Amino acid sequence: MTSSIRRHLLTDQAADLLRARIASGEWEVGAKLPGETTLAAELGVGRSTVREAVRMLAGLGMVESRQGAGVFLRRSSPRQDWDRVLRTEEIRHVVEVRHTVEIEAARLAASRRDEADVAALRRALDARSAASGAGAAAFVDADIALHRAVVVAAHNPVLTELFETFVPRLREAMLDLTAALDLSAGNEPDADAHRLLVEAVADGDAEEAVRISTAHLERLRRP
Amino acid sequence: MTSSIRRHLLTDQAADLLRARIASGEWEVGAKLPGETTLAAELGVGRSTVREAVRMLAGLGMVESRQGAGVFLRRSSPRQDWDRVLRTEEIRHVVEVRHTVEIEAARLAASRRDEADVAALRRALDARSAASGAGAAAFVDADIALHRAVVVAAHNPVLTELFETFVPRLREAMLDLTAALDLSAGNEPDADAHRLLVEAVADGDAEEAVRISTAHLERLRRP
DNA sequence: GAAATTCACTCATCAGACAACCTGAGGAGT
DNA sequence: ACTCCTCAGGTTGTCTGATGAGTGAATTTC
Repeated sequence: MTSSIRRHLLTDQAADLLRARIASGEWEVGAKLPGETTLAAELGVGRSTVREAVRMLAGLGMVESRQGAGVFLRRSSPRQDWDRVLRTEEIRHVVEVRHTVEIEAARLAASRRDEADVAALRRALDARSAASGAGAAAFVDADIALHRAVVVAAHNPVLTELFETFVPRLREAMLDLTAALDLSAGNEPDADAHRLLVEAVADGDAEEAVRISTAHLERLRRP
Repeated sequence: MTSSIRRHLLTDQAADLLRARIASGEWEVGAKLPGETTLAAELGVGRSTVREAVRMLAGLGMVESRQGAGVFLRRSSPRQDWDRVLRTEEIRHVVEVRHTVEIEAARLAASRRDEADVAALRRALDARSAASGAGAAAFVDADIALHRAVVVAAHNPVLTELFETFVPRLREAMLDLTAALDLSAGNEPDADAHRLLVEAVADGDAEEAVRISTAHLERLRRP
């Protein structure tokens, strides 16, 4: 049995070959790649195959084709696929970075939150309490919603986007955890950390918000 | 001159249309999309156009086509394009998140660094000093290299990847800054913060590393 | 010298044909 | 009753040739 998966789709092979040649530095960033017909001849495939390979690289953000002018190199490495990174790396590393984000989010939220943020936080907190015992998935989603509210209150779109990137992988991991430990039904340790955090943010007490977040993180890190 | 970008490439239009239909929830994740010929008829374009549109979505990680079986939905939203996010959002938000990452990196580095990390840190520190006055680009690169060494010493691949994602955008911003303020030639404020940070990490003093990083950040934030 | 034009090159799109492949249904053999 | 085989229909993969349309530079024209 071949240890490698079926890998004889011409389009994929052509795309891989192009990626390799790009990675080797054959063309400068911004330079024009050979024309479709030339590439087709070089790679020994049809024009449409080359076109589809180019479209794949375009989807990866590596090249850009301009009608009448040619295909141009935009980046010599594919755009980072965070979904893949977050799914490949160990979950503890993901959780570590997540907490990094949330601690700073708590600090910023405490100094920037407005009335709407505070209202949203209180609502999310109540929803989280209500979801206790309503099933693992519901509880996890409510927990994530609360943490999202904190991040949103930090009023930094990049931070928000970063948090959202992490959510899918975190959700999976948390579901595994709650399934294994039965954390959902109120027997959660460190139960009022969340209420304290919300109050610290509402009071604008950045130091306290950071302190609570850090403590909560430490407790989760060493179970 | 058209103020709006060129938007009449059929392939792009087809891809946008498919994205819209996917976003609308017309198909479940994992479901099979209509066949290429069907889609071509529905969209009023040729089959090759549909194929290239599908290839673009495949590059975005949204669909996957299997020969003989069909095209299947993998994700209903495109994979996050951080390059675009970092280039679109305000630079102060990017810098804020960068510091978030680096403060935590300093903390982790102080408790996890090994001899190789410390050696690399000292080397990067010396290189940064040497690059002072060797041109803005050289200095900025040396500065980034030092900060990268700190992040690497944290021994968290996700954190490292995150830092690398931010580097290109940060480099541009820093080049603009040094060009405007002439920070390169030794007249940098807060000159030995970096040396102190390296020593704190080498000593394993996490508190001090965080303190120095935070102070450094505050000074940069309010120029 | 500057503006308009021409022209070669390139990508964009289509239609048609055939190959490779997957899936499910139904038949052959046990 | 069960397994295995075969086959047919549908689907994607690939190639080819033709035509449309945009770009950019050389060329012509004024």
